[in-house]
Amino acid sequence: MSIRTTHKNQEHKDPGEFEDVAGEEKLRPRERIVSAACELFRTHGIRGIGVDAIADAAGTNKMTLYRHFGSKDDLICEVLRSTSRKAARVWDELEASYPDNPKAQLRGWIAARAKCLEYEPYGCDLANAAIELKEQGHPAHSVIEEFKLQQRQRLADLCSRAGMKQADLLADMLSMLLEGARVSRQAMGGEGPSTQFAKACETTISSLEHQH
Amino acid sequence: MSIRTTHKNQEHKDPGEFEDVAGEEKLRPRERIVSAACELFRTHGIRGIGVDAIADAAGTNKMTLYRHFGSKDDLICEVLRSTSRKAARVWDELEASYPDNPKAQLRGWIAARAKCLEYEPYGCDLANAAIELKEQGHPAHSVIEEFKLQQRQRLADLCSRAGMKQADLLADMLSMLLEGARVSRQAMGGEGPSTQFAKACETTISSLEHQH
DNA sequence: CCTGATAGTTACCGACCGGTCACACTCATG
DNA sequence: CATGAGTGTGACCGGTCGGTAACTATCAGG
Repeated sequence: MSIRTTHKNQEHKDPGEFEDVAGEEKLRPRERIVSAACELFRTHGIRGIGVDAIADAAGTNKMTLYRHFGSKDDLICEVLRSTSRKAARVWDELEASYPDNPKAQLRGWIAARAKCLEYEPYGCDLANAAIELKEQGHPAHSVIEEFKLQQRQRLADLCSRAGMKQADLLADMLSMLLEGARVSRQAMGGEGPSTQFAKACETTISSLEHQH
Repeated sequence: MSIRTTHKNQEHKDPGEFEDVAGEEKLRPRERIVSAACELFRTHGIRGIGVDAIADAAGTNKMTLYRHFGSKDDLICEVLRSTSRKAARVWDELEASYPDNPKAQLRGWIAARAKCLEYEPYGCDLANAAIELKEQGHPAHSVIEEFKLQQRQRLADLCSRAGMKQADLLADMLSMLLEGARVSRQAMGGEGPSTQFAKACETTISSLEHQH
């Protein structure tokens, strides 16, 4: 097995044409594959794209893909984990943007989610994967569930730190509003209920704040 | 065991065993196919099941399926239209249950949706189809969009008739809560935010009712 | 220079996909 | 009895799927 060999493998391919995402030709095959798979899963669906097309888009080939990932299901899990890590980083950045100001962090969260809703027609990759992969026991399900639990917890913590009453209920309501806005966006385009997401969040927050 | 996958005789003179959904042996092939496809799409995903398996589950064969539906895409649209009609009937029944009492109808809507959330792990077939079928221009998309617009309008009308202020905003919020609860249910099982759906609806309603 | 790890290439496999064909069968109606 | 519509049957098509085999090319480190 190959691990930890302090290898500094570098680009040894002729600097020819690379057809897809800019900057990717500097990455190693594994990262390129994950990145290409993520994008293709998003645009074609997980079941809608084949491993050959993924390897092609990553500027490599199927054999290399299968050396890094034992199966397509493995690749799916890895892509989902990568997206999950990216989302955690976004959370970290949000909290760092308004240090010691949880109320501003909450406002920032709403604004950021609303902006994504406006400009990204696809929803949450993890949620979409959960809907697309119905086979129970699929390894992706545990990745998805763990991610969703973590997101929910982070949101509940934020609500709590922001001094909200019934922070858990508020977090669940905001979670549902976001998830619902994303699926509405996919089902009926940019003219549906998703346009009211930010206002819905603010209404919900102030209603739980001023009650009692 | 001698394999008797399909008997030669037609279903009229053979009231014997049919393996799937009860009562279907009385229907004609077309309805059986739609019904079987609906169930299989739900459990395996639209891309996850083949036409042969659908025909098999419907107690018929692929040729008959293709005589009634020109293509799998046609069948998908027909299944979605059928589900859409069924949902419209549920709306009619709800309104008939509490005649001239829109407030009770709204309460009934919340209760019914909460009950479905509890007992049906799958979400909205139309929304799931929108997520699964990414190819733009797919004929299913217009069916889905029309359905979602209609559901949204019915809910907004109900809110308005129930005397709610900002009925459109309320309808969009309830739509997002429902859609989000359904996708949460699929992504994290029965322990997620979907358990708070009814309470979230009530909180939202009373917050819009008492504000000003 | 040799070796071992990584990557690229080509070809291949069996399975299944959506879709079509020709043909036999059944049955209600005339 | 004749007919024609609806259905069942099994073979078949070209294409694609996930996955593998065998071989070659590159390069780092000893």
